[in-house]
Amino acid sequence: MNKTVTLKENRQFKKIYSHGTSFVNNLLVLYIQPNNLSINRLGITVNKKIGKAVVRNRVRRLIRESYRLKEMYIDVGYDIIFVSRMRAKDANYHDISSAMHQLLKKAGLIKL
RNA sequence: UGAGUAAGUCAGAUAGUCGCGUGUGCAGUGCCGAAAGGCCGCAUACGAGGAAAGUCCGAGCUCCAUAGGGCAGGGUGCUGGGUAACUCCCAGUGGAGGCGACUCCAAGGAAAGUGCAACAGAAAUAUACCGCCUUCCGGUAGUUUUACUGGUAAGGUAAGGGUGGAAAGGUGAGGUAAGAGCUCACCAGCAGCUAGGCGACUAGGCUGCUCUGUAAACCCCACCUGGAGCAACACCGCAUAGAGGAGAGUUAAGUUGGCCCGACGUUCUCCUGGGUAGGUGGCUUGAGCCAUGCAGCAAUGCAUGGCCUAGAUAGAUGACUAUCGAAUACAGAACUCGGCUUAUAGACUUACUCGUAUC
RNA sequence: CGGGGUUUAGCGCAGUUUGGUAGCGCACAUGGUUUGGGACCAUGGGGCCGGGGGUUCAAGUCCCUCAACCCCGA
Repeated sequence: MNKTVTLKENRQFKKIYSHGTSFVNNLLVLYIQPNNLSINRLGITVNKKIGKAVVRNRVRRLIRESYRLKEMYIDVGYDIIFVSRMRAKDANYHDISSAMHQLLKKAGLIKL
């Protein structure tokens, strides 16, 4: 299994925010845009308003872990960004995982 | 057994499955590359805190002139010691609080000078508004002495009055026309002398004195103090910019935190040769940690032995399951140390104080 | 990560240097003017000066500490 490739630069994020498609539920926001590559690239945004460094780290790790366990089922060729919403600061792993699954299903990137 | 004081420790553990970062080792006629090397794979070791936080102090390190001189500015402020240094720590002194164990204190100088003290009050650092008293000038009664009473009059007086945070040492007695440290007794404070202590300071006696508060107002005294910060800085690197070196010239602009000096230097000629993005170093062996012994009341120092314990660069510690009585607080390294301050569920250890009960 | 700044009436800002009465504009309320409204004129209300502690007789102002917000540096 290949390592997860991440989006790093601010202008890549801005481009996907303005040109991509978005899906929302109560914990997360999902932006996707086709990238014409044979892999998926992941971006994670956790706003400073959500809490201090410990809270932000935890939310980011939960998102990353959820994505890692779903990555093999997701269609390839997309840039994917997850943005955490305020309520995610109290969520546990199961909440994040099911919220992510719901959004990916809505976007049509995942089967079953 | 209850209430409390001080000092200190821990900050979930264990097992399993999956996953991440760094180091080390191994392997493949695998991929990229001219090569060095990098990527992918497997194994293994290690992998956030007591505050990593706030950035309030002090240092190391780097650059600015080899970090220079004067002034201004800033900091500290009982004494002695500790430390690389400190606005830190230890031991004392004085003051405040507590029955006590003990805790807290920016705690030099107001008797060098200046400023300020609103409102109120007669008056705010020197004062006479009311009052008290004397004299003078009147009025009434009276033979005079005298008694009562009045004044755009002259003085004395800080006892009494109300104001204020503060009214000129306090209380009592003597004294006086009325009063006043004017005198005396006791008390309080200040200065000098004496004795003890390295010192802050303490003690009693003698002599002199009675002075408002404010220095987290200016200031005085003593000591310290150049600026910026790892996004510092150094190196690699593709082009014309620019930069560096040597020489000449000048003090008009600029840099060196402010001003003056001093220094550098914009300008011209010659020589070398290259900015941004990006990459590498700085980056973890250090005033380090642990144990024992010695010196010291202690902070701490010295000696011996042992150990290596995150180093990322969009930023690594997470998820699930089971067991343990509950696993739940505050919270995430970013150049590195020493402190301070602030946040913090719960558990535990030691010493001590006050009370209750029993012997 | 490192520097720096701001916080005062519903909103935008003075006042902090040199401590003593907290002010300006817009907005708000009432009255006048107008046939009515706007504009204009007059009057008035509204503040524990971001939180806590200290110095002082007295703190928005001086000192310490905590918080929130904003700006700058590759």
